Amino acid sequence: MPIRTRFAPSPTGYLHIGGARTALYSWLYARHHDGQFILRIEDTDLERSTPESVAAILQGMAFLNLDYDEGPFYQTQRFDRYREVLDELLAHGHAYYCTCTKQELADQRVTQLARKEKPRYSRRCRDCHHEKSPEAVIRFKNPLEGEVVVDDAVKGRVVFQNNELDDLVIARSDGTPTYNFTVVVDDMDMRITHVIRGDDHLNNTPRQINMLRALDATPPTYAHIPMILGEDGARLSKRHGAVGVMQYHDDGILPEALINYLVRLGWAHGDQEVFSREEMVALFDIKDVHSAPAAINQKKLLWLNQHYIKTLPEVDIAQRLRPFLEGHGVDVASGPDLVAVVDAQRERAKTLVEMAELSLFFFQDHVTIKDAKSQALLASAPKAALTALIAALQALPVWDREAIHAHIEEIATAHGLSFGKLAQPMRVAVTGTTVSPPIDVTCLLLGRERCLTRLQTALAFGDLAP
RNA sequence: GCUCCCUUCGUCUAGUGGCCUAGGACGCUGGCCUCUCACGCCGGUAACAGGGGUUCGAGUCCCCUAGGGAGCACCA
Repeated sequence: MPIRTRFAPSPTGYLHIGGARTALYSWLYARHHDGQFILRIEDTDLERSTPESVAAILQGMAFLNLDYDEGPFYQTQRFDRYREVLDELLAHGHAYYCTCTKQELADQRVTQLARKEKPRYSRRCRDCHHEKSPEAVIRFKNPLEGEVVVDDAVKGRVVFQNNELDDLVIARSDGTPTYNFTVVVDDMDMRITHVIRGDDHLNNTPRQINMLRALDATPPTYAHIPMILGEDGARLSKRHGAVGVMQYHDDGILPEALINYLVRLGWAHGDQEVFSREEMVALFDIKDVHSAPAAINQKKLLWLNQHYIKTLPEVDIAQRLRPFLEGHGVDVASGPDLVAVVDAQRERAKTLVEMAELSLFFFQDHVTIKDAKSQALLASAPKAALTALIAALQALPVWDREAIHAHIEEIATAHGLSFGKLAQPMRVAVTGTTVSPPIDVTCLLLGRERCLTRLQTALAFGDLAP
């Protein structure tokens, strides 16, 4: 029997980091076993589901390159099927109509809580044989005795007593099915063999297994993975910053890095930190997933991101860098070859956003002096040496790195300066800041014209030292 | 309140009874390299939640306690 896993988000927001990891683990498990990965949109909550959210989830999956073999299936398009199964359950006495009002249920709840009991439905209508009516919901007849054993691939053996479970609503009074029921029907119909999902669903599992049994279906293997915590160890929420997958994209994070980060959050293979797609697929096993919640760590993500910035082909990075530069309104064509820029900057940028910012001066017409420190450096620049340097650079037969470097060195020495004493003011003049790739590389990429213009401008307007 | 889950350095983790005076990674930190910032390299810091058992031997098995978390909807 082929392994079939699924990712089943409800479209009530963007694809967040926790969902992304659940999707990744499901995807990996399916790929590892040469099985199928299915995408299912659980949109039965008509109030909260939106097409924008569906689009955002699809976009997030695409960004992470998590491809699915079937779907997306939409639960709202399967209402006829749910109705059919509902009727079957009703016909076999596994479900019944309940006419208790919301008020009655709420009151019950209050008294149960007051008695320090777990709030659950009293089963008052269980044996009343009510007929279908506009107010009636349908409830599943959960077994009253015995236990349900969940052999969870992550949590291990978990036992639930049936008498802890109540008769849950599987269809609302308007006839629409509820989550716990649609999941059961879909997992059954779609022949899902492994349900990998957040452990907030662990408590739903025994009821789902009971329904599956009532339908004569074999329950799948379940794997409940722990949730992801924020940096502070608290439950992940918007205030933790980038939680939406596409936000990471916007922040200049590479999908390779995010995927690698996510796979190591709750899973490990010895001491290995960096995994290619192929390695992940080959090595991943859901049974090795840690059962404790994990806190995200931005610094480590950034470290991985830089790792991939440094090791992925520079043409590839260049292509991805382009939109970030364009976002600053610069004309990329007016500057040096992007591949060369990437090559020069990849060791000093942790994100594409950072790389774009660090590289803007290559594409702008004028430099602006960024801070007081740079200002001061420029003000105290050795004027005579700079003047001599301009002349020397102007006279260079070929504009190449070695020649530029040699002249800077030669002129610095001639003026009794260390290389740095000349290079730093130069750097400020040419880039506007004290930070850039090696000065020779910076000049080379900037081009002779822009380089000389900027040096001359600095000489003319700066309050330079003699 | 009830049911269920979780607990190794700050963080992610290795560890499946002796290889653990607990390893790796990020971070932090000392140094080297150096035209700046980085990168790289070498070193340092720091943990088995607590208590009882079982065992010749426990981070590893069992129990209890504590602390976190989730679920208990005509949400998913």
